[in-house]
Amino acid sequence: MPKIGMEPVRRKALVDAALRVIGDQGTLSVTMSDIARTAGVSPALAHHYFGSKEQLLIATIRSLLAQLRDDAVAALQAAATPRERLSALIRVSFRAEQFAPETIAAWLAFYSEAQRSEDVRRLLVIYARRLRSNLLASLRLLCAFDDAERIAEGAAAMIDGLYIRQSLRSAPISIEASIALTEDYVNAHLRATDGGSSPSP
Amino acid sequence: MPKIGMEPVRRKALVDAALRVIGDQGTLSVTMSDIARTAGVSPALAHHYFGSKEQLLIATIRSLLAQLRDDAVAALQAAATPRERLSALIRVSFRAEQFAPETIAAWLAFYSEAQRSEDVRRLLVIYARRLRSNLLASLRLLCAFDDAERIAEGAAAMIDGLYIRQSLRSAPISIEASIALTEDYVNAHLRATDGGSSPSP
DNA sequence: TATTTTTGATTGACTCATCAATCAACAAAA
DNA sequence: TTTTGTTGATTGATGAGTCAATCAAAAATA
Repeated sequence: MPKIGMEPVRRKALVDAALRVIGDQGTLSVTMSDIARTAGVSPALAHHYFGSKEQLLIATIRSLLAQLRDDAVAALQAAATPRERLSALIRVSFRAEQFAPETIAAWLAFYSEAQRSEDVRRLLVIYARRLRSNLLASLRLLCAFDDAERIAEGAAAMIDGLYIRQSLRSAPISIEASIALTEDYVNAHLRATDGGSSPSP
Repeated sequence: MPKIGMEPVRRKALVDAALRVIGDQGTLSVTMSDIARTAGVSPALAHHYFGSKEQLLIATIRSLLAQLRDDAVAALQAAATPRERLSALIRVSFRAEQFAPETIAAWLAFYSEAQRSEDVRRLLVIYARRLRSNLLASLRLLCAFDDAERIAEGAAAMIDGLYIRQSLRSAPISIEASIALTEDYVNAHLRATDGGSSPSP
C-alpha cells in the first residue's frame, strides 16, 4: 500500500473528514479517532501530518474559507453591473452546500471556538471582513458613501442572522426566501437613500 | 456552617456561576469543578443539587431565557403605541448586559450545543419564537399581514446577526449603532409597504 | 538485472491527564 | 435522632499525544 506522495492526499482526506464529522456532531469536541476513522486512516497518522488537533481544525477552517472565496470570485466574475454583483454576493452566501444543516453546524462550532482560539478568531474575522468589503465595493457605486457603509453592515448582519436562525431548524426558511429577505433589505435602502440609481460623485 | 434552606441559594449561585464561567471561557466544555469553585462550593454539591452537568446547563439556559423574558415584559408594559412597543423590543435585545462579550459567548456556546441536545434546542426555539411573535404582534397593527411576517423575520435575523458579528470583536458595533440599524430596517420597510401608518383592516 | 539501502507511510500499543459521577462520612440544625 | 447540607476521596471512562516498530516503494549499488 505505502505509495509515495500520499501526504497531500491524506491531508485533504483528513480535512474533509474533519469538516464532515464536525458538521454531523455539531461540535469541535470530536475525537481525532472519529476524524481519522472517517478519513480511513489511523489516529496516529492524523497526528503525524497535522501535529495536533488544533492544527487540523485550523486547516479545516482554512479550507472552508478558501471554498467560500473561490465561489465568491466566480460569482463576481459572472456579474456585469454593480447591482448584479451585489445580488451575486447574496446568492453565493446562501449556496445550497453552505446553507446545509451540517455546514451551518460547523460554522457555529467555529464561531464558538473563536472565543478561545486567537487563530480561529483571526480566520473568521477574515471571512467577516471579506463579506463586508465585497458588499461595500458594489454598494459604493450605487449610493452615497455613508449609506453604503450602513447598508453593507446591515446586509452582512442579516446574512449571518439568517444562518444562525437556520441552525435551530424550527420554521426553517428556504434558500429563496432568505435571498429575497436580503434583497428586499438592500432594495428598500437603496430606494430610501436616493432616487434609485445615482451613485455618489 | 450548614444552615437550613440553602438549596435555593446554592442553586442560584451555581447557575450564576455556570453562566459566568461559560461566558468567560466561551464554551460549554467547562468543568463542574470550575463552576463549583466559582460558586464557592465543592463539585460534589453541584452534582447533589443538579444531578448532572447537563441538567445544570439546562437550568442555566432557562435562567438566561427567563431574564430576557422579564426584560421584554417590562419594556413592553412601559410602551404605549404599537410602534413604541416595536422599538422597545429592539432596545431590549441590545441591552448592555445582553450585548456584553461574555453573554454573547455564552449564547453562541448554547446554540452550538443545540445541535446535539434536543433539550437545549427546544429552549432556544422558545426564544426565537418569542422574539418573532412579539415583533409580529406589534407589526400586524402597523402594516399588512404578509408584510408583518416578512419584516418580523428580517428584523429577528438582523438582531441575531448583529449578535454573532459582535462575537468576533473586529470592528465592534456600538449598542446605539445596532439599534439604529435595526430601526432603519423596520422603518424602511414600513415606509415601503404602505404610506406609513395604515394598519391592515 | 539483481541486491541492498534508504526513506516515506502507517499503525498498535501505551502514557498521561482530565473530568463527570459516586459514595461514604461528617457537621449542624430541628 | 432524624434530616439537611457538605465535602474529600475515589472510580471509571475518555481522549490527545507519543513512540518504536513495520512495510513497501524507490533509489543506489553491484
